[in-house]
Order: sequence, then C-alpha cells, then structure tokens
Amino acid sequence: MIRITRQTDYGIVLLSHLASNAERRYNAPELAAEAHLPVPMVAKILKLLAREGLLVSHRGVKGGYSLARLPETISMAEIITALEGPIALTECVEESGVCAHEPICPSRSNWHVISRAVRRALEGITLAEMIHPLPAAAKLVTLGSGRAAVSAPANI
Amino acid sequence: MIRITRQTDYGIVLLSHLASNAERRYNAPELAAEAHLPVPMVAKILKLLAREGLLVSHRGVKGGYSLARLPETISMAEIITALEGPIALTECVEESGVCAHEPICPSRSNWHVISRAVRRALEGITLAEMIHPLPAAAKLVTLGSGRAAVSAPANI
DNA sequence: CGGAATCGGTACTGAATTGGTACTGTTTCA
DNA sequence: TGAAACAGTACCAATTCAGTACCGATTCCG
Repeated sequence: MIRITRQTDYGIVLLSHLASNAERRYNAPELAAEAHLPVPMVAKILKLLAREGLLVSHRGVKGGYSLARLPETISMAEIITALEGPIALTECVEESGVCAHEPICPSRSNWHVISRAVRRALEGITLAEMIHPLPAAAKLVTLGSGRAAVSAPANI
Repeated sequence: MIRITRQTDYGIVLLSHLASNAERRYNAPELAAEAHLPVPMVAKILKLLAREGLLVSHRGVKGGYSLARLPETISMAEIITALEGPIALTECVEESGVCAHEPICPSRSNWHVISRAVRRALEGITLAEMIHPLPAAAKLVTLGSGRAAVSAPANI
C-alpha cells in the first residue's frame, strides 16, 4: 500500500551509499557501478537531488557529488519530497477557497490528518539510521533481501 | 510525496460517509449522490471493500452496503491496504532467498524500517477519527477544502 | 589555451498503471 | 416472476513512469 516510485527507491539507495562513504566524492558512473543501478537513471537522480539541495555537485573533470549535510540531519521525508516532487496537494489546496461550495469537503479535509501522520513518521527516520546496522527491534521485520536492478517500486 | 490512488481517496470518503450514518444502509447510487462521486466508480469501490471484508453487502431489491465493523476498529492502514491491493512488496520479498547474491541488498533492506514507520502511522488513525470534528491540534493543518469530484490523487 | 571529463537541462519514447465504462450473471424481495 | 441490487470480469483511453538521448556549461589538466 502507498507506492513510492522506483526513482525514489533508487535515490534512497544512492544517498545511503554516499552517506556510508561520506569522505569520498562520487561521480555518476562510479555510484551506478557500486549500487548496481543503471547509469543514466543514476545521473538523472543525482541531478535532481543536487537541484533540491540534498547533494552538492562539483563540475569539471574531477567533479562529482557529495552530501550537502550530515546524514543525521537528512530525513526520509526530505528525500522523498525532493524526488517525488511537490506535485501539489490536489488542486483544492492550491487555491484555498476555490470549492467552498462543495459540502462534502469537510469530511475530506481530514486527509490532512493522514498526511501529517505519514509525514511525521518519515521525518523521524534519518539517512544515518538507514546505513547503520539495524537496531535489534527493527531486525525482526527484515525478512528478505531486495534485488536492486530488477526490483519493482516498493509498496509500503 | 507518496501517492495514494484516486480510488483509495474515494474509498475513504465513502467509508467516512457510511461511518457517519452508521444506522442507514446505502446502495451504490445513493452513496454516489451524497458523496458527489461518479456512480460506476462508487459501485466498483464498494464491491472491492465488501470483498475485502470492510463492508457487508446485502443483495436483492432492498440491498445495499453497511460497515462490517465499528468505525473505531477500522484503521486507515486497513482501508488503504484493501484498496491499493497487496501488490507484493517488490519481487525480492516474495521469494526470500532469490537474490542473496546481490551485495547492495543490505542497504536496501532498511526499506522495511520505513515501511513499518508509515504503516504504524496509518494504523494509528481510525475511521472514527476521520468523521469527528477535528481535535484542535489537527485543525491547524486543515488549510483548505477539497473538491471531491475533480481532485487529483492526494499526495501526502 | 584547448581538449576532455563531468554536471545541468530538456525533450522524447515505450510500457505500465490508473481511471473509468460496459456487460453479464446472481441473489433477493414483492 | 420480474425488478432491483450486488458480483465479477473484461475492456479502453489517458496519464504517469522508467529509461534514453542530446546539447550546453563548467572545470581541470596537460
């Protein structure tokens, strides 16, 4: 339930990799190779992450990418928002008063409650927590391993 | 970020409506009219919800749908799972050992941490909470109203 | 100073998913 | 027995997504 695009999936893998080798500067092909992901996709995603301010890019011959901040300060919520895009919270929210004439809206506005709950959950997980060996509690849920290059979009 | 299909969106609106008029039995056209949603879609969604056990259906001339349980005992997680379908948590998870040869998987298995966090958040919200006037805290986030029939899929 | 490596942006295509519709069967009630 | 309602399935159009390609801008290094 609740889907995340493969692009975001890849993005988190890439950021995790960068976070666990924070001293190094990676370029796109290197990262792609080490993460076993297709190079063009990786390049595309890195561009996005740089534009969104999660990575800093260095151009030129010895260029590459590195994390813009410490992994402890980057939340899953940020990453997902950066990659999924801020595609507006349905038109109704963009212009606040647009559809006040619809009487069912009140029941629907509770969507915000759900949004908040999920966002909170995602804000509570940092990139740093993704690269450390899992704490004991979480290990119970770690059922299987995933195959990067072929895996379908993750369904939460 | 994180998208929910319009079908699920509609489903939650319909269930909320049913929950706030628990004594009544609705058929598909009635519900569609009151929720301002397209009839065929409503019919389709109700079938689904009935099959998933969230609604009980009554066939025949005076048939219709009603909630299978008290709104307090139905969580958002259940609803979303019912409507989004259990479309497998990526192939890798279906068969646990399939891709143990991929060394990046460890970093990816932390997806389960995210999954759990989101699921927990959604399990913590019941249908009953969706129909009560919002508690003060939540009201701060209720920015605008949504237009049912035209709204795009909600992005959390 | 010039070439090579690398990021930055955009535009395009094929495939998968979603939203929506239609039709046919089954059950129940009057 | 006929009409009303649910049940199931199959189908189509439109959007979205994954992936690719191309060209420009920037930096390093010989």
